[in-house]
Amino acid sequence: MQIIQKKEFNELLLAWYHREKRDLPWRHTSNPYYIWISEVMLQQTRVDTVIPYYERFISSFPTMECLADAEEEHVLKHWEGLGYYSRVRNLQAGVKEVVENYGSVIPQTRSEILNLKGIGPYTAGAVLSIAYGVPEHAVDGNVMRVFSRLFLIEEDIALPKTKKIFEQRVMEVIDETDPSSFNQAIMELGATICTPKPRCLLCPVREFCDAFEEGVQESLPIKTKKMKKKVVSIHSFAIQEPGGQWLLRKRPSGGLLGDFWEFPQIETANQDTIQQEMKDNTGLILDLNEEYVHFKHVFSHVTWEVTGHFAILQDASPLPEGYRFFSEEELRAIPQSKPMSKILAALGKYFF
DNA sequence: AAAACGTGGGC
DNA sequence: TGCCCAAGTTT
Repeated sequence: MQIIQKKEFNELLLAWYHREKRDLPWRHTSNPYYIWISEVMLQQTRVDTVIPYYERFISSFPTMECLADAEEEHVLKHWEGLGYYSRVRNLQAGVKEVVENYGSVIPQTRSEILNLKGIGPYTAGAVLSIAYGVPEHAVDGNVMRVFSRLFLIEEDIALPKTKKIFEQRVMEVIDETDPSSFNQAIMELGATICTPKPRCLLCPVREFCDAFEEGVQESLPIKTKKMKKKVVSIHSFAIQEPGGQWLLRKRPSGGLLGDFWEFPQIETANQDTIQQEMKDNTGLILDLNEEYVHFKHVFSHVTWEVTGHFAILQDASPLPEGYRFFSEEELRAIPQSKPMSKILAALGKYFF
């Protein structure tokens, strides 16, 4: 597409967008805080998945002050099952910054908003354009797919430096009169028409598409680097006190499922030494009973093969740091990762 | 620059 | 089933 055709392109694109756009909850608000929440939830996450979380979240935390003042565990409970939990911790931290340092008004320049926790180049542009009408690029996976085809860009979109090419191109084409609709329209096009398997016959801007003209739309964008994920064996132990309480431990901060509570577990390849390893690592001496569950859980970069054992705690010595007993009621009240909820579901057949 | 970071849906 | 993908950010 030639830059000279920008006006015609935007007329067709925006007319299509206003005609065909999906009716989504965050398109009914102009509250920048709500736009921010929706953008964070939508990071690497499908629209259909996000909708119920979004509704519940803004209902429970209707203002930035509400979110800033909330207990982190309460906030996490609203994110339970959505994944990438650092997103919501960063969101709350960012909101606290805005409440404390900006008088509860989200800053309206790229350099300022980029300093907020959890706001990167994409979310900065999305909030600025959608909430404030600022003509800023918001380049996500959709935009790179759509633009790689429109302009026949064959750079590898897996490389970080490639994004600059797209950001620059967006700034050349963006509609200055309605940057919000422009950015959303490109993403909407990528989500519904210019999909990995494109439906070009439905595309409102097909006539501007260099890849369509060349017949190479199916092979764009170019994306390399797909790494095989590690598989690790996890042995998890369901340990119940005579009083009925369950022993859990808090996962280390910062890493996978950081700070989430889980049943005590070890990562090992060796079935025969798990008791010894538990003793070496935690000091807990266990008698193992039957295995009550087996499942595989696939994360983004690692796969857990989980075996759940019933176990008895032999030693009455003090619990290690980060370990404590939970009643069934307390168990339900804390945020649960997916692997945790799978284990609980299996235990439920015996106990709950 | 590359790896870590969750989960669910589609083919 | 297994791999790719989905409105990315942080380290």
